[in-house]
Formats: sequence, structure tokens, C-alpha cells
Amino acid sequence: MYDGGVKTNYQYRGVDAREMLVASAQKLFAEQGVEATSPRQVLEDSGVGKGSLYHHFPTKRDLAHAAIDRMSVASLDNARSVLMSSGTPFERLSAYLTKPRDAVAGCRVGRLTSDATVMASDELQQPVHDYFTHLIDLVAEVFVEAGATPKRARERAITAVAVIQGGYVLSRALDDPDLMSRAVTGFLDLIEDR
Amino acid sequence: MYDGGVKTNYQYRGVDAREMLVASAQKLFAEQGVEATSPRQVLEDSGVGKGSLYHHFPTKRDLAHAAIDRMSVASLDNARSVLMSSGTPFERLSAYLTKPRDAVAGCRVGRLTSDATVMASDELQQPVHDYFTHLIDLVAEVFVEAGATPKRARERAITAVAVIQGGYVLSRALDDPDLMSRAVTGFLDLIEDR
DNA sequence: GTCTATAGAAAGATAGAC
DNA sequence: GTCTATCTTTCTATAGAC
Repeated sequence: MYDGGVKTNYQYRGVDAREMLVASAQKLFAEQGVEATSPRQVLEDSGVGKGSLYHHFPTKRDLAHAAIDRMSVASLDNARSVLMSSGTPFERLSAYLTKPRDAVAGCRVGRLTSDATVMASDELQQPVHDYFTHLIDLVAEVFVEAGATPKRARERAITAVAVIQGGYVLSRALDDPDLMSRAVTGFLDLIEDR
Repeated sequence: MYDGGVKTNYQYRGVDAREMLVASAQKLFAEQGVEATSPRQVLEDSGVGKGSLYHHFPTKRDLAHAAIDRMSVASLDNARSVLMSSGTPFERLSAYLTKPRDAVAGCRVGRLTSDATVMASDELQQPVHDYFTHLIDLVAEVFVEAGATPKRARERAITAVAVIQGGYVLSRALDDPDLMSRAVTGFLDLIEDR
């Protein structure tokens, strides 16, 4: 019997609900963390029904994994595009460090390191681990291009990424985006002509 | 009638229970955050009864406030004692940046900036705000002593504190205390003879 | 001040119809 | 794939005896 049309229809609807769920989860996780976000909130924000949520993501961990993975990949892609653009190594580094950030909102990925739900699961920690590993690698590469030894380049890359993450923490703590700007300026000032 | 002995006894017991509760809360908040810590866990860890908890701290927020206040004050006192010790400005700065830290555990105060319970309450945010404000002031003072202009001293102080906070994030993300060490070494290397 | 018993609400998930 | 109804456990507290 002919039922191709119906099948296709079902599949389209499925993909949409899945996407809506992941998008809402990403948003809510960025705002309040994974631990503090309930399946019910994701349901309400996405407009999707309870049955759909548990069909696509049997547990909260499954939904969290999908959302965290997306956020990490997107953040890394964004960093890569800035760090690998044209310009001198210092220009690219400077462009990455000063790129627009919602500092008071905090880092979507970095904040997960103090989220109980994430830290309780190796699976959820993995994307966070990978994000920072690759980000440091990318930044270190630019320092090497700038003439640093591999060891020193790596050290400075770690410091640079720490400045950003710390900038987020300070901007959030003092509710002021200026802390991020000044942390970055202070760092840039130190690496200039070195 | 004579009942002084009994009264005293009651008071001692009261103070002890209060102390036990705050101590347990501090420990659990440091391990898993405020949001993820339930009154029940604090009860079990402290060995205190449910009645006592709600007698001393009517709401979870009251307990959190007491514990966070303690942590912030203790952390600031610790920083002050290192930054105001004897030695050259660079020696003191270096001593502060390299002092032993449980980097993989994260910063007890800094992690609160991504805790939903804390960020939802001005009262709970206050100690965190004060901690970082005063810490930056202390570090800036040392940079001034080292010969920097007030403005530049402040900028470098913000960068220095960001390096520590970011070092915590990275050490936690990669589950490796070495990230903190290298972030600090990278920074120290840059401010040396400047 | 401390204890035990109780309670309303929400979290996290399952059951089974459609 | 999606929906509604249901369920268990935990959270955050309150009540009232001692």
C-alpha cells in the first residue's frame, strides 16, 4: 500500500521538534545552566509536547549532550574563523581577544565547568574538554606563527584563553562588561612587541 | 529559680549546630554549587536535625548567605595576607599567583557567578561582588608599588585576577592542575622586568 | 533549640492511546 | 512522532511536641 507521503510528513515533523528542543535547551542552558533547567522549562520554551521530548531524548542527559555538543562546536568554529582569518598573527590574536562577547552573560561553554549535572557525567564533560583543548591549540598555533617557541606559544595560549574565561567571571561578578575589556587590554598590552 | 546552667547548655548546643550547618554548606557548595545542594544534603553531612536547620536558617537562601559570606571573607583574608606580606612587589604578586590552589576543584567564590541560585538573588551576589572588587583593589595596589600608573595598575590587576579565574576554569575543564600553573607562568613571564 | 511527622510543589520520567 | 494522564522521588519548607 502507498504510504510514502505520510511517512515523509512524520519525519519532517520529527526533525522540527528535535531542532526546537535543542535550540530551547541551548538558550536555557546559557541563561541558567543545565542543573537549573528542567525538562518542563524546555517544553514550555519550545512549545513542544512532553511525549515528543521523551521520544527524541529519553533522559535529560541526552538532551543536554545534544545541546552542549552544538554549543561547543559552534563556539570553536567561531573562534577558528577569527584566528585563521587574514592579517598578522598579532592582529588575529587581537581580533579574537577583542571580538564582541556578551561578557555579563558568561561563557556558554566555560560556565559548564561549574555545572553539577555536567561535571557528574563524563559524556557531558567531553565536549567541554574538547572545546578548550582545540581552542588552546588554535591560539598556540598563532603564537608560533608570531615567532614563539612551541613551548612558550602553548603557555601564552593557555594564559590568553584564561584571560577570556576569567574576564567572563569578573564581568559577571561585577555585572559590568568593562571587566572583560580591561582584562583583555591588560593582556594585549603585555604581549605587544614581545 | 536557678536555671543558668541549662540555659548556657542550650546556647552552646545552638551555636554548635549553627556552625556545623555553615561548615557543611560551605563544603557542599564548594563541591557541587549552591543550586545543586539540597537542605537535606546539608542535614545529612552535618548530622544536625531538620528542626535545627530551619530554626537557624528559615530558608535555603539564609543558609547560603551565611556560607557564601564566610567563604568570601576567608578567601579575601587569605589573599590579603599574601599580597601584604614582606618582599618586593613582584615577589608578593608572584607569591599570590603561585600559591597552592586546588585548581581542579575550581574557585569557591568564582564558581558562584554561574550558580543559578546565587545569581537570582542580589543578596547572595553581594559577597561575590565585594570579594572581587576588593581583590582587584589589593592587586592593583601592588602594581602601583611596583611603579605602574594607577590606571595601568588597575588594568593589570584585572588581568591578573582573570588569569587565576580562567586558570580554574581550564584546570576543571581539562581535569588537570597544570593548566592553572601554565596560565600563571605565562602571565608572570610577561610582567617580569616590565 | 531540637526533633519527628507531614505537606505542597516541582523534577524527571513512564504508559499507553492516537 | 506526538499527546495526555499518571507516577515516584526529591525539594523546600511547616507544624507542633519536647
